[in-house]
Amino acid sequence: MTTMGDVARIAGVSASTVSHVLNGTRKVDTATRLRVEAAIEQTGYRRNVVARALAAGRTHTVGLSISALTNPYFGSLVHAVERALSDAGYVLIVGDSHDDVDSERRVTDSLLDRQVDGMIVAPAAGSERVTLPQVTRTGTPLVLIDRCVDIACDQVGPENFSSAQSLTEHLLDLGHRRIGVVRGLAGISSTTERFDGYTAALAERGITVDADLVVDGQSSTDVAEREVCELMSRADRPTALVSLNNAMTIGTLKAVRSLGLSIPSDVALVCYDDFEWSDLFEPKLTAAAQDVETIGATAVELLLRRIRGHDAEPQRIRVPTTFHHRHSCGCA
Amino acid sequence: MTTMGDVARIAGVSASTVSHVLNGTRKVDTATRLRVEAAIEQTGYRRNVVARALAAGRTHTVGLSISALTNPYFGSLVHAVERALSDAGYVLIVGDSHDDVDSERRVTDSLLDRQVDGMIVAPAAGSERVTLPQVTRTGTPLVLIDRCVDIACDQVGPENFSSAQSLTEHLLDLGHRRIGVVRGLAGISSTTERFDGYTAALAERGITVDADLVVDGQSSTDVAEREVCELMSRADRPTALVSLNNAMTIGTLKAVRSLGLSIPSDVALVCYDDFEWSDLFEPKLTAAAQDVETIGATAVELLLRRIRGHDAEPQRIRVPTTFHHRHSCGCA
DNA sequence: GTGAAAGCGCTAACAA
DNA sequence: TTGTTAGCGCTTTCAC
Repeated sequence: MTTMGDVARIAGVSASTVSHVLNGTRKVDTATRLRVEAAIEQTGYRRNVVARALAAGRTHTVGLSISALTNPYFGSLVHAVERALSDAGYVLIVGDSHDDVDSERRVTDSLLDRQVDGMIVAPAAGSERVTLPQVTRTGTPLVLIDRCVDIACDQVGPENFSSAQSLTEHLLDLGHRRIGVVRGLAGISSTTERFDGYTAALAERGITVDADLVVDGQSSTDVAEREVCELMSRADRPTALVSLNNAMTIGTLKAVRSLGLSIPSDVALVCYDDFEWSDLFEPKLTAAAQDVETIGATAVELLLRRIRGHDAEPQRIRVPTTFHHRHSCGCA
Repeated sequence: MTTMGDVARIAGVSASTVSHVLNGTRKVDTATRLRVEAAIEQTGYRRNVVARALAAGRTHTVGLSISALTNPYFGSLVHAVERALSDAGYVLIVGDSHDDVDSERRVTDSLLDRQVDGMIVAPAAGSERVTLPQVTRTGTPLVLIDRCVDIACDQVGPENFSSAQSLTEHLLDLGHRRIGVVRGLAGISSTTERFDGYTAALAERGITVDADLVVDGQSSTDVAEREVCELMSRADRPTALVSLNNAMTIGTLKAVRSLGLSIPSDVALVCYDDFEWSDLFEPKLTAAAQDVETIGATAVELLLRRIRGHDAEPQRIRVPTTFHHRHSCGCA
């Protein structure tokens, strides 16, 4: 492989001049610059980014720790993050945390070992005790995504509370009083916040949460299907359901279908998270859609700012959701 | 940050001993090893992978060039690849090619600059003229994924031809004779092969392809929707449709729905690619499902073998699809 | 405007 | 069994 030294020799200059031409880091005589450029062209030289990173102390690399790339939501998030980074000349390294602190710790360690310039983490439950302190100790800029945690760093996620609240209120407005809820994975903020939104909506109308109407779907399609099946098999089943994320919505739909119930006549349904096929489904799903693009782009923006040395109070940004009013709620 | 030198000093040994303890590359007296390990423990030392890569000439990094991370299919593929790599101690760098050779070239260049040990590419149309030669010239091990190309390197993708053929035959068996097809992006092998499967099925029954029944969905939901809408608005519209990938299936469904037609009574439908929600949809979709896990794992396996110096005839592996017989085809 | 030279932190001969 | 040393290919001071 051609090295910078080779290019320098061919152009009859020193390696440092080649470096400066490449980086534009100091004035170079036009004639010499041309010679260097010709030598680069001729040899097809490309600089070795690893050596560059070692010498310069910056890798132009950002790590992302996330779970369940299979979930289209996270897939889109990765996509959004990748695009924003690549626009800024950075490259993305992904690791899957499987929503488990130990894997997460392994992923972030590996990212730190690779000297990433910054890190974006969708924290697993327990992350604030294990992974995140470890990351901040190294001084690596860190932005949390999707879920928030009680720790001082930039965080960006969807609006959870008021979105879940609105979804629930909508059912209340339609006259429902026994509203079931499918709750997500314990220990992550989005679960808590969305559930709190549900609770708050009920409270406004003087209804207290009936524990029998709360099922734990653990953010999983299969678990949600099983739990909803059980819930909806009971004689005193709810007249409406709020599903608090996309995977669980699929499980909920499967359960309802397998019981032979129909939506919305037997049970009304509103969902946190939208699908590309939401309005293909019969009935079309009423849902709160996250703005994944904005979440990803914002996270990258905050991170790059930190990488560039910006030093200010950490921010917590909530990106609003969009309410898609369709038919599964039982409206005309 | 602690370096290997610091650890060595604390343990009272040389840096090379520390290196060998870490890598297990030569025998070290138990007592010294213990001292080194203690020093590592005490300092929380982690080795700088960038320096290691520069010195050793291997980065333990694999690059992936892929398009449309948004598509759940590719999301799952990335996931499968990431998992297999991480099991082998490698790390994944992703780049989005946007299914465009120029972006693809930029992505692969950037990956090569980062000295990836190997590369997995889902080639864009035209890749064999631009990107791939560039990669092979560097000697970097390369595996093609999802789409095949006429070039000598390992390739792994789904079974396209016979799967599309079976889907089409199924419609023929049900008595359909005017069968429309929604074809994917031009210039990529999966499109050609799937379309050839459709053609072959018709040919077997002595039917020649009617160009009026072929629409180009360009592997895009929106384009497919528009084109299918047009096709199905015609008086002599087909009685059945074959959609050749997941994105176009969604477009097809939207079009059919917007025209007020029902499946399968007005038009039967079979699809290449399955969805997690395929059997939630009414009618449940008859589809050929790819085995993304196996595709990803196989690609990684082939690549690692090359990285380890395996030198044999390039292989082309086709992973079979699974036929999910449901109701959109019009069967009971 | 340009070059020499000292690292960046590690690996891997080579020596002992 | 262990240490010494010469790089890996680049950036960046410092001196000219």
